[in-house]
Amino acid sequence: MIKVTSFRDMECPVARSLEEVGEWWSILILRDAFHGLRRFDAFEVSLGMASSTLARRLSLLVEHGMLARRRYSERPPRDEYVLTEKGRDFYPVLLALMAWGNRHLADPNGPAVWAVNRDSGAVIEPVLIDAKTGQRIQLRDISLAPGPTAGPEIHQRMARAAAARQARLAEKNKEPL
Amino acid sequence: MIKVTSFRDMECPVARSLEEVGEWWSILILRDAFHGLRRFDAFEVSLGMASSTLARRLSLLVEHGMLARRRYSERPPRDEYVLTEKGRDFYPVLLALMAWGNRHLADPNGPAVWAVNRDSGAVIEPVLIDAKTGQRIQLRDISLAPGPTAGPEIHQRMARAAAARQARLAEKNKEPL
DNA sequence: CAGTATCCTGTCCGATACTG
DNA sequence: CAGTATCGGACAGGATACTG
Repeated sequence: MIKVTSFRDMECPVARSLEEVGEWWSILILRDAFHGLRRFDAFEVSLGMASSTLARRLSLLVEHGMLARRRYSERPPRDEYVLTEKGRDFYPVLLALMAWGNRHLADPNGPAVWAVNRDSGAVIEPVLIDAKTGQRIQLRDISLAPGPTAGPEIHQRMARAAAARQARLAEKNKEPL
Repeated sequence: MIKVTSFRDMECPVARSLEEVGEWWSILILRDAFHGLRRFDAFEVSLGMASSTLARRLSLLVEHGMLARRRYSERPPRDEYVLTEKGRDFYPVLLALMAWGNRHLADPNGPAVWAVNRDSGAVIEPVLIDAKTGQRIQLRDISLAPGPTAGPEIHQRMARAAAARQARLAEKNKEPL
């Protein structure tokens, strides 16, 4: 992420999440961590990236609490990088991203990777539902709303979005069909 | 995305998705598009970014088929940017990202934005389930597996991941508890 | 092996100026 | 209004060399 503008001070949770993750490489590191990788050289081989870059990304992920550094050998001193709760909780994003890629970017003959049930081996098709109601989340059924800590930035964004939708409605009424 | 290494040629759907999206700004543009924004100046005001940068990001999104350019006025010629099916289908990623941010990055007093049911206004808590079985997707219940078009890159990744997990198991057996 | 230190390059982005 | 053209700066990432 180029730091000319930081997303950190934005109120929007999407922007803050992006800032927290850091860069694209970080997401692939997390992917490998979900695969079970923990050691520096394992990441290095898997990702094929420069070791200096890997060290930087790993440190950032640790700093942001997505990974924890854990010593697994005293002599010589050796650390491994394990997912924290916060890091583990990121997997829905990874799965959603993978599912989208498989739907829109994959080879016509099918994806190169997919998620399967660990026991049965059955292919999993991830979709979002609302935990409260159990209903599938359809784009047309939801909207975004200010939460309890919404400040002026959010309220302005909502107002502008509403205005844009309103303008389209007015446009349609003027010239029906 | 810095083009020193491109993720395009990677087989992994996560990597390809990242490459397709382009840069962080693109995700925020998509967020605003979901809000209903369509016009250049609306995006510009909302995102507070340089118009030159916005034009570049918008063009890339159009090029990648996430947005479509549509003429809405002939004289003077004016275009708007609307989500395509592929772009609309990206919303689970946005929602997952927002939900994660709200769980881990938000103010203790609650989020600044959340998704609500359009009719009832009830707050939505997005979770992933498997469309096939209806079961909630828990991290421990799933694993990644090569799909029909997996090439050597994927198979190697799987093998390395398995080896890493195997090594940890062996370690534990040597020194139980 | 598990990194750190340093230098270099590419490019994303912002600022500014300009056009129909 | 809806962009395009051009410029300069900041930083991610690569390469290489080095350390315990």
